[in-house]
Amino acid sequence: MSATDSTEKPSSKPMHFIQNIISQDLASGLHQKIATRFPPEPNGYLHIGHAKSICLNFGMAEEFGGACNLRFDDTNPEKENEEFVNSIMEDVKWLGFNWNGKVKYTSDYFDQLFDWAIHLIKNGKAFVCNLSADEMQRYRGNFNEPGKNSPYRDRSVEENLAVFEKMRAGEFEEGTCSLRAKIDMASPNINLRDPILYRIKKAHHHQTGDKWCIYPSYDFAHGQSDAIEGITHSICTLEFEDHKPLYNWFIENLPVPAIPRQYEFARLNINYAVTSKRKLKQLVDENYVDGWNDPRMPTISGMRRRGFTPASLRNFCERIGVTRSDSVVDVGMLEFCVRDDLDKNAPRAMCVLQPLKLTLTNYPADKTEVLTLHNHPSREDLGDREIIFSNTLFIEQEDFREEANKKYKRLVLGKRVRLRGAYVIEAESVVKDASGNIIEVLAKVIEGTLGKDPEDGVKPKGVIHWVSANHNLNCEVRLYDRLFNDEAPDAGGKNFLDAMNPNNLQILENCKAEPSLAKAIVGQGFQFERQGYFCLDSKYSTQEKLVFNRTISLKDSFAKTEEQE
RNA sequence: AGGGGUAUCGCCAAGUGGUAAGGCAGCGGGUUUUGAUCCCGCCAUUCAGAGGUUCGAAUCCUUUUACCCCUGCCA
Repeated sequence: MSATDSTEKPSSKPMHFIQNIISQDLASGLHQKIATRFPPEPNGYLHIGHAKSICLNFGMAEEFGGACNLRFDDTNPEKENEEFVNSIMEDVKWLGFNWNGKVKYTSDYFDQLFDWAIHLIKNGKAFVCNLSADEMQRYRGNFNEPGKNSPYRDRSVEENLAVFEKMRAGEFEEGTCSLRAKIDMASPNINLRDPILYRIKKAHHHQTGDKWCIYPSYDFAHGQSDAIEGITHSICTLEFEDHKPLYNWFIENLPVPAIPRQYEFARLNINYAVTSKRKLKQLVDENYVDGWNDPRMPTISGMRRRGFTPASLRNFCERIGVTRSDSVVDVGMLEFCVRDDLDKNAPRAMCVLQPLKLTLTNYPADKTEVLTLHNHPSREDLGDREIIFSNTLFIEQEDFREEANKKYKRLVLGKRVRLRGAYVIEAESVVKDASGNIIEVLAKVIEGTLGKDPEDGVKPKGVIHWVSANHNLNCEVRLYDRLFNDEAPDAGGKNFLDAMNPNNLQILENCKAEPSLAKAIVGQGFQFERQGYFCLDSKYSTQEKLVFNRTISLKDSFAKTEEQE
C-alpha cells in the first residue's frame, strides 16, 4: 500500500478480467463488498494449480476489501478424509492467507440443502428416479442425440416426497435410486438433462459422521452454498462453464438468500510436471515418490519441504496472470521466482558438496584464524558470521583442474584463485591415489591477500568456496531434478510414468558445511555460495545428521558455455 | 441436434478502431571476492488463415482452420 499509487500507474500491472469484473460491480453499486471462496475437495493434497486459485480468490478479497471463505466441498465422503482437510488448511495458512471466520464445509449446509430438495419436489421440479446407472446413461442420449424422459419423471409430488424420505431413511441400497432435477432431457447442454441432485452413499462422513446416507451432488450443493455464504463472485475453472446454466437454474428456482455469480478462468498447467490429483496420488501410492510432500512433487507441501517460499509462490501466481485461454507455463518462470526471492533474502553460507582436500604448504599447521564474512552481499541487516580458516581445507572437486583453458576461472595447477572471504592461493602440486585420482591438492597462500589483491599485480582468476577440514559439519545434501523428462508427460495418450526422469534425485553423503549451519532451522533458506539455495529437510534432518534439500541451483552460465564446447 | 470455450514473440501476457506494454527464456556488453545478483542493450512491420468494412483493424463483419472442455449416482 503506497501513498504514491496514483503516480505509479504507468508501471502498475494492468488488471485481469476478474479484477475488471469486480471493480465494475463495485463501481456500479451491484455490490458494496465482495465475497469469494476457495472450495477444495479434501480428497488430496493441494498443488501449484490450487495455489493459483488460492491467490486469485484470497487475492481478490484482499485487494478489494472483501472476504474469502475456505470451504471444503465435502459432498463425496468415499474419497475424502480429515488428513486432507488438515493439510489443506496448513497449506493455505502457509501461503499467508487468512480465511474469513471459521472454516466452512458444504456439509454444514446439508440440512438446508435437503430442505431445498424438498422445495423442488413440491414445485414439481425434482423427482426420484429408479433408473440404474446404466439405464440412466442410455436415457441421457449423447452429443448428437437428445435424451429421453425417465419413466419415473411423472411421479406425483406426494410419491416423490415419500420415496425421497425413504431414501434419506436408508431404506434403499446404493445405486437403486437418485433424486433428479426435472429440466430438459433434450437440452444440448448435457448438464441440463435432468441432473442428479442426491445419490445414496452409505458411507461414513468425516464431518457429519453417519447422519446421512444420501449426499448432494456438486451441482446441487455448490451454488447454493455460495448463496448461503453470500459469495458474490464464485470463481472456478473453465471446465465448469457448461455447469453455469445449471448453477443459475438452482439459484433461480430456490428461495436462496443471495445471488452469486460464477466466473471461470483457465487452470494452471506447468511443463515437466503433472498436476492432476489422480496422477499425483498414483505417484504417492506406487512409491515413485516419498509421500505427498516429497520435495519433487508440485504439491504445495512438497514445494514447502523443498524450500520454496510463500512469497515466491505468490509472486509466481501474480506473474502468470489470469485469463480464459489454456496455457502451459514454463517451469523456468517458477524457478525464477524462487531464485528471485531467495537471492534477496537468504543468508549465504559455504558448503562443499564433493570435497577435495587442499593443504596450504606455507600456512602453519597449528594456526587458525577466525574470519568474518557478510551473510549477504547487499543486505547489511542480515549481519555477519565467523568462519575458521586453517591449513587444511576442503574445496569442491570440480573447482580444481590440473590444466584448463582461460575460460576456467577456478583453481589450476600453477595458477591462482581466491578462497571466498579469505586468501588468494596458488596451486603447486597434486597427490594421486593408485588409480590416478587426485586426492589432495597442495597450494601456497599468497601473503597479504586477506581482503586485498596480490601486491605483485597477478590477480586470481576467480573465487571458490571452501571449508576448514577440521571445522565443519558433516551433512547429507539432496539434489533434486525434475520428475519428468518430457515437457508434457501426460499429453495425448502417453503414460506419464514412462516420462519419469531416472535421475530426479541425487543424494550426496559426507558433504562439508560451515559450522554456522548448525543453527539452521526448518523453513529457513540458505544460499550455499556458488551452488544454489538449500534448506533443512523437515522429514529426515536430525541434530546428529543434517540433511539439506537443494531448492534450486544458482543460474549457471558456465555450465552453458561448457556444454557448447 | 450437438453444445460450450480459446487463438497476440520459444513461454506467460497487456491491448476494447488511432498505428503491437511488460515479464520469463534467449542473445550481446558492463560491474562483481558467488561463472550468482545488479546494470545496459537486442529480441512481433505484425496479432491462427482468407476475404470485407474503414482515412485507419489485433480490435468491427463474413468465412475457414486448430486446440481445449462436456455423454460420473466425481468435483
